[in-house]
Amino acid sequence: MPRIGMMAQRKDALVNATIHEIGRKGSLDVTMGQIASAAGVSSALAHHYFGSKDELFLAAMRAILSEFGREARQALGEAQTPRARLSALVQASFGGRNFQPEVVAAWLNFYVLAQTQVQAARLLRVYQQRLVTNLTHAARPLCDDPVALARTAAALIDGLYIRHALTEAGPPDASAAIATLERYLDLATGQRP
Amino acid sequence: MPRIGMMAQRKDALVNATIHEIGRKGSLDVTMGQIASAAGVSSALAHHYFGSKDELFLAAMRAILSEFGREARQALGEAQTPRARLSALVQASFGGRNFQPEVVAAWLNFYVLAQTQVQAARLLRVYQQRLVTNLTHAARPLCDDPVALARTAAALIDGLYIRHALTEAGPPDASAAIATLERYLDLATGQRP
DNA sequence: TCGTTTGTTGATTGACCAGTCAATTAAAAT
DNA sequence: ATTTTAATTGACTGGTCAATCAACAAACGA
Repeated sequence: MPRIGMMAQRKDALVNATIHEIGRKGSLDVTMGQIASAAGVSSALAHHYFGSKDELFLAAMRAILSEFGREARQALGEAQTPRARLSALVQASFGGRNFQPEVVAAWLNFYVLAQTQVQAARLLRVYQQRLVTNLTHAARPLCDDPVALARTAAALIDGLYIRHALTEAGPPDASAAIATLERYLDLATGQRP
Repeated sequence: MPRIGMMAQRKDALVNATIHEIGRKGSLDVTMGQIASAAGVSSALAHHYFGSKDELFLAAMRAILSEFGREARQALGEAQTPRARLSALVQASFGGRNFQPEVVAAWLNFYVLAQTQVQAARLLRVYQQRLVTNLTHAARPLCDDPVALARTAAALIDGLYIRHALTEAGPPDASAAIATLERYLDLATGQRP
């Protein structure tokens, strides 16, 4: 049933299936067949559209990263004060789709992928740099070493992610993670003496 | 040339080779053959002594964890004040063999392994729990919410590990990570107002 | 109407790998 | 001296999987 314009939605379905399957299995050891099945197509089609497994993984990473970027940009836009901008970045990190168990698990695996795949490493570095830059910017009026604050907060976010991926409690308890971050931010900006 | 008492040193060599190879490749996708070669034996021998690849991986995890435990215990023993005990735990986390690139990379991969292997997950949870408990204990006289401090510090340690595994700079720059942790601990214990 | 493009798959290939087994060596025990 | 036991491996097996290919189906354009 070849209607034209399938490409876009097939690619989309495959990318989503990739994230879903990696997250579900908790490992990069998912076959093209599994992913393709989850997307409702044959493995041959996945190869047809993406060329290779690596390309598909990269596409999935880009999807997550741009999703995060979108949410971050939106949250930043709504924030009025510097402190609110910090909170917005925290909210974006732990809010929405980003903190769903599957996505967190996939995320962790992409960190691993970045150790082998040069392109994955590059993608991840761009994301990290952008997050630190955003945090630094927001923190500049609030403390005397905004870069240190930004780096610490970024590491804290990653650490909470990784810990969340392990203790696979059903409900994605974002509020605890957010509270931890906010507590640190208050401390570092000298809010609560 | 079968001399007796080979088992212990073969097992040791295989466990070390496992950490080394996983760290070098940055992935759990290492074959028994590669590991065995690195240890100077045949893959059949690795199976003979460990039974399966999973068992070998678990043994490698246990090796890293007990190494960390040993260093932590030693550092704690030398510390006199509560604040020094916190620093000792930080030192143990980023000092010695624990922060060598290969070990960090292997560590990250064990986090991934824990998503599939129940036993690996259990091991990791024990380590995490023990770290948090130690940190909480040390922090109890220093602040009013020692558990929150401990959890935050633990997450921060993990986050710095993961970030270190990515930006694969040759020299293992532990000092920066330690400085970040110490800065947070000073803040959280109300040292520098 | 008929070629062309786009979408789609089943079958196949080629490589790789965990785990098994039978066989070999030599030390230790009797 | 001979039996037992530990150490060790090469060769093999069964299975898995990424990637390819040839073929088919339906829409579109001429």
